[in-house]
Amino acid sequence: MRTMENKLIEKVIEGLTHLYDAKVDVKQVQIQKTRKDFEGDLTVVVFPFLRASKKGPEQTAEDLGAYIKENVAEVVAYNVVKGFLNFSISKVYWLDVFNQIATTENYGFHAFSGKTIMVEYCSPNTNKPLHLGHLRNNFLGYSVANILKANGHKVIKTQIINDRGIHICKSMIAWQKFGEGETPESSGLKGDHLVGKYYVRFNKELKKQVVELTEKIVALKQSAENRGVFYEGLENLGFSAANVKLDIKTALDNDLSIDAIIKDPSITLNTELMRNAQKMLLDWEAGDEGVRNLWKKMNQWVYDGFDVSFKTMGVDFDELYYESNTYLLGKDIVAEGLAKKEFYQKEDGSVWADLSHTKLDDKILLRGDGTSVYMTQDIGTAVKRYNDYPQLNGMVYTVGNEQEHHFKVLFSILKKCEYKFSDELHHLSYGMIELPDGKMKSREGTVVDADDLMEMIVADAKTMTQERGHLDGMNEAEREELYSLIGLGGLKYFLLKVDPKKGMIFNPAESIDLNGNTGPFIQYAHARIQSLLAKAESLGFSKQYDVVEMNAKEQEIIKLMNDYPSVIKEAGKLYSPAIIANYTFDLVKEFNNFYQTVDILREENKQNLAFRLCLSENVGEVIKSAMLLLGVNVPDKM
RNA sequence: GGCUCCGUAGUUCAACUGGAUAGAAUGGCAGAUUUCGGCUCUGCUGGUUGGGGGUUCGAAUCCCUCCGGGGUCACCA
Repeated sequence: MRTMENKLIEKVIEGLTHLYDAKVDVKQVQIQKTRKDFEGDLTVVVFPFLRASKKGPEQTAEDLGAYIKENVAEVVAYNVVKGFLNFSISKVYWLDVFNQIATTENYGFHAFSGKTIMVEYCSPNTNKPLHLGHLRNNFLGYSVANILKANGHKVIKTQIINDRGIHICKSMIAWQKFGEGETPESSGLKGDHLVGKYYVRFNKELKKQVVELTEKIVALKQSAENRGVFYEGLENLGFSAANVKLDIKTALDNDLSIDAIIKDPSITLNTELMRNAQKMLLDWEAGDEGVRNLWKKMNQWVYDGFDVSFKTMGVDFDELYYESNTYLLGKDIVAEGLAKKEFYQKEDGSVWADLSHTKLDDKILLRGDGTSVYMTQDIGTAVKRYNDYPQLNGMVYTVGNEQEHHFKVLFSILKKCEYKFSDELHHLSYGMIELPDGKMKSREGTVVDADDLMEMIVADAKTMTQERGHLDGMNEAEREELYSLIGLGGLKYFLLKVDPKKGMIFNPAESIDLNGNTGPFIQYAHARIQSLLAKAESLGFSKQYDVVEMNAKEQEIIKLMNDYPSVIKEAGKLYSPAIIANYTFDLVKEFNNFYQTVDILREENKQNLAFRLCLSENVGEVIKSAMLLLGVNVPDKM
């Protein structure tokens, strides 16, 4: 328990006063776990006390060690290595710690904090299916929500669904033009994949049109006798001459190659397809019934598809927010802010937030034509959430680190508007995933589809388990469930064991490998413990014990289990499932070591046998509890 | 270019936020156990923590500088 550490801190301060008549602040006293290669359980670093003791580190440690051994009953021995004072704590104490763990319900979880936190994750666009990046996002958000719950907070899981905008219009246009009425039913495609297919189609056709248009411009330039004729020709192609950017002109003057001209953004904007998409966006905003119906229909396909993916992933949400419902509120808030002079307006009518008091640049909130930008909608969403849930004490946004700047700006704007919640917002920023052979780029088609990946991993888990597993007595449905439990468990664990802040390399082959620091390795340990307990029960062994001789391996395990509550606290503080994952791996390694070297069922002393069973059972419970915090299930057999 | 994050065994990651001889996994090599489930365990191998300077009892961690790599600086989402 932490009480031992607190007790030591107290006694160190007391000892320093007693020995040297010196006052030392609590913060100066550092207690840490003794490193493996030294003798002892807890270590005090004495360097900070040298000023007070006016003696060398060894002598100071020696004085303090003697004093504490004398005054703390649980301390049975101490030793000094340089400036480090190592204490050995009595076996009785550790045994007592274990007995408390064994009798605690939900061991490791903290009492209700009185706080409610909203955790946002996933937040997809509705124009294409989820990919590997979304997997990290979903697993991370879901796990952090669990960890915050374990820290005693109430948690509301949510997402913002980006259901409107030019991206979905692109899919809609392509479907209208090329879809021939295709539906998920008619094609057998999952809805999100179907809509994604037309998004890809749009971009493919768009590229063609860009090339065609560029070629026309080049031809026009070559045939035109003078500039006036050329511009007239451009206008016939749909360009308003005034809008043709300066660089297209200079490129035309200097370099007639397609490569040079094609880069100009005005070319893309003037293709037929982009004009159609822009028009559709305006029709959508105007509430055009045909467009709205198509929009609803295709979004619904996507939602149905996402639901299947969420189910496979094992994630869920308590409350959904849709951009189409919040962006107008965002506009209202900006209008209000303008009236209150929190924002300012430029001559062209656009509205801006002045952020010069921070290091950030000013940010546009409404365009000259009054339409909103992404930021506007995010302001609306944040305010709406606090209106809907006035009891909220904080909000966590699980969003990739490429949007760090965006969230800095968002939080600054909310603070400027004096929303009191602006100080309790947290951007849970995570690094990108790269593949062993390079980056995922949607343009180069190297994006890993989430559904495909999950299916592949489960299939591999199936092969692996059929070869080596213990499947006797399981029916077909139970087996299938086990395969997905192992496959997805491995995948989740692989993505969560790395510090979220860091980028990571995802190696599909390695995530299938079931050795080492992996989910299945931990799952296996759990299954083996359950098997052991079942066998013990069938042999009629009791788990009741009274007096036991605890060995060093058992003591190490208890020390690790003792850390679980503070590990949960740390993981919550840092929003980091990785801390839970690495802790669990350490615990499993320690247990496997014990399991391999110490007899359990063959132990002759029945007291020791019972204790070892009880210890194993509780290790199993901590493993299960910790894995569930990651969203990973553990089987009783595998 | 400005701002920002990062660089640790061959590889993938740790290091209690300034503490001891920088640890695991994987790979390679050598072994154990034939059972309480071999998806196990034990050794060995492998490092100038990108380079250089500084701060102090003590630096992978903090500061400066250089090298290398992300991200971001939109009237895109």
